[in-house]
Amino acid sequence: MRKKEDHRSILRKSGYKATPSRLAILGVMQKSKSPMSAQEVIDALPRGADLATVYRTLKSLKEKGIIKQIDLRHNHAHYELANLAEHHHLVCMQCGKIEDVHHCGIEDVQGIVLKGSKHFSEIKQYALEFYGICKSCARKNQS
Amino acid sequence: MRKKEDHRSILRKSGYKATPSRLAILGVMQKSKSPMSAQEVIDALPRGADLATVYRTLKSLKEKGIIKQIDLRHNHAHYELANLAEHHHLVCMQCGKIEDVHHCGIEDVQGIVLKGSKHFSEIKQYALEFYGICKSCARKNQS
DNA sequence: AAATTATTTGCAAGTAATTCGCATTTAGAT
DNA sequence: ATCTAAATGCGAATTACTTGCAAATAATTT
Repeated sequence: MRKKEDHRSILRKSGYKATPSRLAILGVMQKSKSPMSAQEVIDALPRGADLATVYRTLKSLKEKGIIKQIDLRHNHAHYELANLAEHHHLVCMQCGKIEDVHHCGIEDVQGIVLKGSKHFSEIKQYALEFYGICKSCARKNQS
Repeated sequence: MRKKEDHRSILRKSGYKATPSRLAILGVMQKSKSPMSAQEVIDALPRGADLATVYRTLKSLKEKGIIKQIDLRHNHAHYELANLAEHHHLVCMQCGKIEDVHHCGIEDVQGIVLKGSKHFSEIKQYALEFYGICKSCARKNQS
């Protein structure tokens, strides 16, 4: 398993020190199947971590594009590793359930949007999330 | 000008009382050319308003789908009227400038996504925002 | 392998965004 | 005009996140 080494070199390549906290945070995010909030990251760390450290780390990782910020409309930010296959999220507006979306029929949106823009010269990221009702909640609502 | 009446009936149709605050908030949002934060709404209200009332109103309006929450990654929520022509936003990661995007080449994403989903039975909204650098910031960065 | 130094961490305190509890007011039904 | 559930205003509370600073440490230099 090369994961530890990979994370170490990802950090070093971005000019960060490969500290235990950072490696642990990346490890936890790698394992997670869905975007994590700062609190979820802490809870998932076997030996815990200081809140401030986690926030600082997430900020740094985001600045270098190692992780992406995801908006699930939960009143706090979520993050996931940036090197995952491109995908988006389906979020249940009632229970918060998340499903990954891999095929949504869009292609080169960024190119098209940039071409049509008056004031922008570069698009670095885009976010596409869907909000709806999951089947389980829909069922509950019937009764 | 039928606006006042429209807002009144929009509220009543959702089961809300058409109070002066709510009408004022809807009026202000109607005038705004970009998504507004709670604070921006207050600042735009000629006779001000209580912070809690504005937050409560925004929450209610959002629950009924009268306004949409928009994530500009500014560390607080933004909202805009839901009955605008479908569009998305281009956000400058440096200065926060916002440009509306009307044509992005996507069609029936919701349908496609829903068809491919295991756990969801309904998509109510989706958010598509682009984050990049505006020309003016790009120019500044050169010097 | 020890010394050095710029980063990073942990803690506590601070700030920003949003929510809540409750007494008072008010929109709209009767 | 009266009544009542819903809405408001106020302050306090909570949540999410940030900051300052002294102590610790990763990685470089010797």
